[in-house]
Amino acid sequence: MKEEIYEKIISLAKRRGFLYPSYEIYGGESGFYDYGPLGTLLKNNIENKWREFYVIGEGFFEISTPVITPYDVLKASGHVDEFIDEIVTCKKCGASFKKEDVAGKCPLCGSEEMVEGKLNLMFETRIGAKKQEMAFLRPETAQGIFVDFPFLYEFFRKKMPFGVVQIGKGFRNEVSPRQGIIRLREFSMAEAEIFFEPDEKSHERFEEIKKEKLTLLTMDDEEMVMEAGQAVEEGIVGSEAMAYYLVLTHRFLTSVGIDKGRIRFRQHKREELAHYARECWDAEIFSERFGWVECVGIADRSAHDLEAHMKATGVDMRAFKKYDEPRKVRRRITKPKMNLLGRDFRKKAVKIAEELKKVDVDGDMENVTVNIDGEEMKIGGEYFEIVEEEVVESGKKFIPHVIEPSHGIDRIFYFILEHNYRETEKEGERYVLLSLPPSMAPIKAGVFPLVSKDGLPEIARNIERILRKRGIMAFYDESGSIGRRYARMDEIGTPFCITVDYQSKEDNTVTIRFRDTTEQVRVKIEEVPEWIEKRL
RNA sequence: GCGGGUGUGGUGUAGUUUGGUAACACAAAGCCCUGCCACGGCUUAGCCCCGGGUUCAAAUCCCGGCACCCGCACCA
Repeated sequence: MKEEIYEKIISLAKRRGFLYPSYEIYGGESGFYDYGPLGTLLKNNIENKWREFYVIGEGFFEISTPVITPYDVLKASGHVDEFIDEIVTCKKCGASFKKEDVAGKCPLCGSEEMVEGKLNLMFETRIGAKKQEMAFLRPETAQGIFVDFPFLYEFFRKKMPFGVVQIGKGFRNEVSPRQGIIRLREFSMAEAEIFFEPDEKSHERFEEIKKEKLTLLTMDDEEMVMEAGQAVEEGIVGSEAMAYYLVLTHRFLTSVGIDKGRIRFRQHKREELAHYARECWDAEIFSERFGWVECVGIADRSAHDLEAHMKATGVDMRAFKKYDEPRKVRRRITKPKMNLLGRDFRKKAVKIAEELKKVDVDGDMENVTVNIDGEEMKIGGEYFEIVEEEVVESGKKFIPHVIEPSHGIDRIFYFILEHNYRETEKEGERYVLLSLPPSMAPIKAGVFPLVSKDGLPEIARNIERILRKRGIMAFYDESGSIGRRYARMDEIGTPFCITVDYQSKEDNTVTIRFRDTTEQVRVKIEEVPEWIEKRL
């Protein structure tokens, strides 16, 4: 079964409307998948559960920003330069290869005229018909949040820490997308960016989670099961905040139906850290088919992104923290001697003086180099004096640090199917059921008349209607034998089946059957919606 | 991107060696039957990945493309 589990799930997913290969009637396109009717319901359930955790549970706010991202934004963030593969192209025949695969000669035509180039993993596009501004489809949703930081900081009334989330599509033009839905060129991600004061990465709800045990695989390839609190104490996990989001991620994954015995957190080694990350833990999920696969990346991005955007635009991305008490600070500053500067530098004197004031005083300085209109100038010590002064500071400015849990929705989607796929024998036949958590199931209740006559269908249809009115996804079915209808619902993970029988006509009750045990209970029709709501 | 393999109803397969009316099971739709777990009866619809070539004739042979699978490489 191990080898075929993927095939079985993809086959089930296609047959029952969870997933379709995109553009299949045109031969298909590698790296793209469609979510079918049931798949879309399940995916929405995952995303809504994620919102329950991050928006409701954590008090973060969700925003929505464009997929198309101007060149300058991703240049500043480092993606234009860092998000690349090195390639070489043959001048003679035009073929391209990865640089490390080629030893000077073109493998196809033998030509030695090879041009080095870079293949960026981002999809390029253009904005506007005339101007043709260069742009990309975003490789992550995060940048949309970072560039809105000044608005968001204002929105949160300048209180730190705060979190902003986004669920949306990201795009990476993978060189060779294999593994179906595990490696897509267009994929859904749910990202949270939590802004902290630097070095204040404690977490106010750390107490709630510090006893929770996590499986950790550290940078040094040591695997251990450890309480979150201890991991922070021992310096294995860098901050309380990081540990908090590891636990939160673990809770989220198990609540959507990932088997808790098949989750571990693997720390990135230094050389594999993305260009923006200082510490990163991946939540990996074990797959019979693919082994351990990264599904959530939890990265400490430090001040990287805000700093980069501040540098590129000049917009102040700093936050301000007021001290409890204003502090008197003694500091040493340079005090320009204007009379000498004016005498010797004339018109430039004012600018030089401004630059001099910005210089950090470090010991006794004999001279200071300043940059005036692009010109480096060495200003001798005779032009300024160093004085000690006392100033009152009411607070400090800083560029916030960011911790980012980033969830790959499509991978989680697949692993939910894999972890909940159950196969048994029923009278010699293969019998399949999806043991999804009820809250994830695309359809919550099947509603059947035991036989399609004697007024039973009418009663059943009415129950279906009532459930739908209450916002419960229900599905009416009267075709085939009752066993067949149960089987159809089991295969798509429907947790409850409601059957109207002859007794229903007498006492207004129905049976409710449980997917995983096939046990039945009898419930009054009027109580059915509430009965189901309680169990979702 | 390289090497190997595969591509037949919705799904899973047979047929390809040796070119000649494409088969089976399950699933699906309709009607009947039916007092609770896919297993009754009748009926229906639906398939040779795409393009080119060889041939009287191609699912079958050849070439190209695409997709999927395995390995290598790559990627977070």
